[in-house]
Amino acid sequence: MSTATKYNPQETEDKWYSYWLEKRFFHSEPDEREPYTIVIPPPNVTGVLHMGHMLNNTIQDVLIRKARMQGKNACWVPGTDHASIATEAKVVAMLKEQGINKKDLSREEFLKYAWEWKEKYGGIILEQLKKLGASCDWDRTRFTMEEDLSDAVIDSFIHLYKKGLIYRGYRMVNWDPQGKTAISDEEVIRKEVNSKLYYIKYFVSQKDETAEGQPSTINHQLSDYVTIATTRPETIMADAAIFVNPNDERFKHLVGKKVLIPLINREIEVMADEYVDMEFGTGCLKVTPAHDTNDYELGLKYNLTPFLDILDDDAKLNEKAEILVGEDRFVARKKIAKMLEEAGNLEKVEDYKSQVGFSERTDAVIEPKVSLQWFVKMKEFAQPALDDVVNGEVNLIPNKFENTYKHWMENVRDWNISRQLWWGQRIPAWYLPDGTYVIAKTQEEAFAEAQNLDPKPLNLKPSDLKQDEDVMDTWFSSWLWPISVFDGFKNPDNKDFNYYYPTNDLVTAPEILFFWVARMIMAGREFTGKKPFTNVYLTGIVRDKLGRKMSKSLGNSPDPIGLIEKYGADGVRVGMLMSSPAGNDLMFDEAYCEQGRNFASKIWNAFRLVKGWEADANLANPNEQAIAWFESRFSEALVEIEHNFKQYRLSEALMATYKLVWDDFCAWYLEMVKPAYQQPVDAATKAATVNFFEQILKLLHPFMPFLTEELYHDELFGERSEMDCCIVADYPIVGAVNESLLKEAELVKGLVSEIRNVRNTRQISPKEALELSIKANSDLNYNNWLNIVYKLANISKADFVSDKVVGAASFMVGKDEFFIPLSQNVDADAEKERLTKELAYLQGFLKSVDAKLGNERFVQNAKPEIIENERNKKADAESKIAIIKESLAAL
RNA sequence: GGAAAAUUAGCUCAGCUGGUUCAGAGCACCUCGUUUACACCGAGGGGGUCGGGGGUUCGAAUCCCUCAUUUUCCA
Repeated sequence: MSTATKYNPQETEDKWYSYWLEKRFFHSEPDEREPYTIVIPPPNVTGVLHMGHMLNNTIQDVLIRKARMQGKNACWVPGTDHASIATEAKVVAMLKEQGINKKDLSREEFLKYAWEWKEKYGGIILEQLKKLGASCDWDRTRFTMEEDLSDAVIDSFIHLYKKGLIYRGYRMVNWDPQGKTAISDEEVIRKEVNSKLYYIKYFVSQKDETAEGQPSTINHQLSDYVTIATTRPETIMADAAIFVNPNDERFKHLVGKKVLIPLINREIEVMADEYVDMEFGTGCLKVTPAHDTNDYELGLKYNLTPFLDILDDDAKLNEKAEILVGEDRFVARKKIAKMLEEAGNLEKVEDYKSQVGFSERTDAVIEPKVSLQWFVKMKEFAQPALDDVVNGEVNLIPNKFENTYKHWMENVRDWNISRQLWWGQRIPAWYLPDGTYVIAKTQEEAFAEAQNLDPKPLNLKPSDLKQDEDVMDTWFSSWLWPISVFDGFKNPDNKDFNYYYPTNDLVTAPEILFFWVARMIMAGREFTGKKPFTNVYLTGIVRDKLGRKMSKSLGNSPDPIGLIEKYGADGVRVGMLMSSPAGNDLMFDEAYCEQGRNFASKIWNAFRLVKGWEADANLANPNEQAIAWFESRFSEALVEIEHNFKQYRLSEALMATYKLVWDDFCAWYLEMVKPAYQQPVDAATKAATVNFFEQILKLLHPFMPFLTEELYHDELFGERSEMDCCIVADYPIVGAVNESLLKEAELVKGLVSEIRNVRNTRQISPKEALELSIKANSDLNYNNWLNIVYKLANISKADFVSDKVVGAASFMVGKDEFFIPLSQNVDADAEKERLTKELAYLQGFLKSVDAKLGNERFVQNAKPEIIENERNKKADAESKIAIIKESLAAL
């Protein structure tokens, strides 16, 4: 082992990762042990490792490593997700660079390029995870588009269709004009944007005006035209009606009349419906059923015609618009505003903030569009998935997410699973020439299925059947992930599936609680009758230290691999976990990684100290007290750490470990037992210390796998067989905790601190030995601890006294008084001031305790142990006050 | 516009069903120190009327109401 004063991660990380792989420690096969299973949230094949992955996978690795050390059969299944939209966009972009246009390719040709791309770049992120130390069972790596998983997707589509849970229908969908596909409601991100509200006049059609007489009370101005307010003037050509509220007196006379759409002068009717908000805008609403979700509903309700879709798939106006044909919707908006103004139809334009939907994948503004798509009925799925969470079958951690989960499940809408893309599992619907369809896996099966149609199609050849061009939403494959990675569809009774499923923990981001987590629970219930996992640990979003989301455009995201190179994987893991309570966003700051690196260095140096000890078998052990104390302290800390783990408070488990190692072990224990410079240590102390160190390495391993594995193999611990590794070492178990010993030690530590404080405030060098007089008022036996006090506080001599020592520095620890004679004079005034202050505090404290005890209602209502406690506090305070008063008198 | 959660030291957060000297931790900060594992260090120290205001109670950071601010989810 190197004697460098700093731990060098580069020298150990690759070495141990390869060793673990070589010895197959990550690999799991079903056996008689209890399984502990995690399936990875499959990252996109397009992705590169970002800070969110770092956090997410660090947590999974900590959980899986700990379970492994605790004797469970730990299995962490890795894999990737084919990410239809993102991958297709990448491939299209790549082809464009090569001068190839997607439109010129056949589906098969395109898919060939896509697979090539996937083979080349799709594994990058998994390779990066290895740098972090992720102990996934790489033999089990799966991909959502590989054959078995694709079969599962197709089969489950067919299964659900047959159950009547999938249907095809015209619906308003969220159209992404850039990705040229529909996306689900959940993939639309609403943002507030500054837009404008255009007030447009629609004149009443002249023939209408003359056809009917007007009651005299009507304002003539209004009878000439109506003004509507809209943010989307470019869609007026698709208007089907104007709506007003039936209770709105201003417009009652207009209901039933016809008005003209500006510029194109098409007639539409003024109609009435309660839906219209009289307060909003002008109280008149233009209804454009093909281009607005709410308008679509109104369109259906009143069967409005014509039903004009004036936008192409890339959101340019088409010939149905009559004007501005071929213009992009945003260009058209600007142009039409001008045209309306020139035509005298534009009343005014106001600034307006509105909520606009953006595509999660392409960031394009979503265009509501009516189209024929496949949907999954969600109502039937939602109930069991809701029950699982409400009943605690599935725990959300932290449980504050239950509310939002519940709300979503109770208001769930049908899931649009059609995507107008090629990269993904193709919808197994086959269309006959007449437009009817059958659902089947292959053309042959579809043909057979078609024979059952009523009426039976005549003269149908298999080749007449055309498969749906669309693929399924990627989430329609990821919702099967915990089942399909164990081949639970193809072979539901297989050994792996029976053993590993349901899995234990899932670690993911709250953003995909509905996209993914809820749907996995639904799929689990539907296809296996079981929940897919028990605990869902929801991590926060990694933000920068200013609280901003990390994003490429801001450039505020550090490069994770760069961080690992700078601070070591262990340092970064510690840094990530340090401030990431479950569900809380984490304000990432490199300083946390620095702290992690420093911690690694501290452990490294503590190790160098112990390793340097010469053991002398002839020496007696002077450190029994210290050893007994640390043994108890270790167990006490372990109880706390286990408790934190049980509640998935990983950052607190880490902090408790950190303090145990740094404060208790390094700062106190090692200082208590370490021999004088270049002196040998007794064999018993060395053995006990080496044992403690090994326990500490095991405790640290889930957090800091590389450093601990490196040290674990040092000769200090003797010979190790090739399979004897920290990664599979037995996790420490809780031993006896001697409470009174721990309590005494705290007092002794207090005593040492006080002595150091005496030095510090008086500028006395630590090298100058001091003498100590003890006036023990408690029954603590200081004799047991004197060796430790001598050593830690540089005391040359201690004696017990029954009277106060005059002219010495003095202080109290608990009830006991201590005196340190000093060569320099004690500043009596300062001493007096200090004591007076303390006396005042104690008297105030006593007063409040007395007030409680003097209150009859307190004595009647409070629990007996609380009252007893108050009595103790009173007695304590009284005796301290007496001692201080004596001291003051003596001054 | 509707719903939920949060607000504790400069920063990031603990603080369980109200009651030990309960106001805590880590980092940051200040003073001192190159002592023989470690300056990526050691010793010591200073920081908060627990967002504001009411209320319940013998007793409130903790329970209730209200206001403010922030965040998230939904429309």
